[in-house]
Order: sequence, then structure tokens, then C-alpha cells
Amino acid sequence: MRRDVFQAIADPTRRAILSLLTLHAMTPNAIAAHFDCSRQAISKHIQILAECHLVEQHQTGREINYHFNAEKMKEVDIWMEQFRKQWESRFDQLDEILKTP
Amino acid sequence: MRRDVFQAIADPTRRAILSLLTLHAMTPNAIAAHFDCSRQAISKHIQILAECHLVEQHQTGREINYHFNAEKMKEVDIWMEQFRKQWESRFDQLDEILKTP
DNA sequence: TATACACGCAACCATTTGATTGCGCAAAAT
DNA sequence: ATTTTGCGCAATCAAATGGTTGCGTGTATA
Repeated sequence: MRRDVFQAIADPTRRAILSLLTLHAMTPNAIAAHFDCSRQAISKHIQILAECHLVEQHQTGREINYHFNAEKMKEVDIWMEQFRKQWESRFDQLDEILKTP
Repeated sequence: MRRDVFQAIADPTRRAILSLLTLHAMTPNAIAAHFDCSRQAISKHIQILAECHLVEQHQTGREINYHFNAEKMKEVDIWMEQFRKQWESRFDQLDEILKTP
């Protein structure tokens, strides 16, 4: 089971869950109320998000509040940043421009 | 077949292909030479990248050169924007902690 | 003209994914 | 004490994914 952040955010439902959790921590039931699929389906998505630490849990009584872990999302940002650098530093771009008549 | 940028970059091989293509445009054969799987497997990855316009093609004779489309990658960046605030504020908090004697 | 090459496409296969249903357990409410 | 609620877990299933092999077509080369 390879679980990385990229695979976690590949699913639109999981992205929506993350967006919800940026507002405030929520229980699985509260999250599921925003979607038209079963609580269990949402629960499995949360589990995947938890496995790669994009969300963390905090239990109070029988309720479990899940909250977003922004730090983990940095991994995507870091990759994008490296990518951007690599792209911007390519030196054949000038050549392309000069070649056009 | 939903094909969005997030699903495209979920696969590590596809991310590696994109990384290669930031350096210069390449043919499927040239790309496949960098991986230990068949040309067809790479070709399918390229097709997925092309479907969501992360790469564009330019045919010259019997060769097809694929090049990276940076514009499309912006979609990820735009989506990430909503989270960036959170970890930046977290940084501020860390500053606060460090400032206290 | 005959041969070698670059590539896309289709068929096929094992594994993973996303969803459902049913269950059991512990905490809260009655 | 009994019922209701919130939740995770296991079994199950259709569909998607990532890979393979084989084939056809069009372009370059001998």
C-alpha cells in the first residue's frame, strides 16, 4: 500500500474533504453530510488521508475530530517548487525564441 | 475516464516523465530509455499526460516530440493556494514561540 | 523496392480503487 | 437498564489502473 500525498489528493472527494477541514475540525458524520455517499465511504477516504498524515485525529468521548495537517501539504509545494526551478532554468527556451523567424 | 491534473501527477512514473520533459522535448522511445518498463507502458502514461494537457505533441516525420506544458501545472498551484495560508500562519506562530525568551 | 524503425492501438491480465452492506463495540441519551 | 448514536472493521463487488504482448501504419534508409 503505497500511500503518498500525491495519491491522496488525486481523488476529488478527498480534495473536498481537505478543503472542508481547513475551516475547522470535523467528525466523519459531519463530513459525510456534505457528500451524497455513505459514511463508510467517507470514512475510508479519511483513513487514506490519515495514513499519509494529511489529517490528524483527536478523540473526545465517542466522537473523533479530524483536522487538517497543513505541514504535510508542503510536500506537494516543495515538489512543485523544484519543478518550477527546473523548468525556469532550462536554457533551450531562449534558443526556441531565437529560432523562430 | 476522468482525467485531471491531480490524477495525472499521482503516479511517480508520470512525475518522472514530466521532470524529464522540463529539460527538453523527447520522443516516447527516448523517454522509455530512462525507465525499465516497455515503451508501450510509457506511451500509455504519455497519453494520460496528454489527455489533461500536461504535455503537448509535435510530430516531425515519423517521430513525435512531447513537450511539457507549464501552464497546466498552474492548476495545482492555484488549488494549493488555499492551504498555503495555513502553513504560513503556522510559521508565524513558530516565530512567536522563538521570540519569547 | 525492400527493409528497418517509430509509433499508436487493441486485447488481455493482475492488482488496486471506490463504493456498498452488515457487523460489533463503546459512549451517550432515554 | 435499555436504546440510540458514532465510529471502525471486514467482506464483497464493479470499475479503473498499470503493465504486458501482438499487430498495423506510415516514415526513413539500404
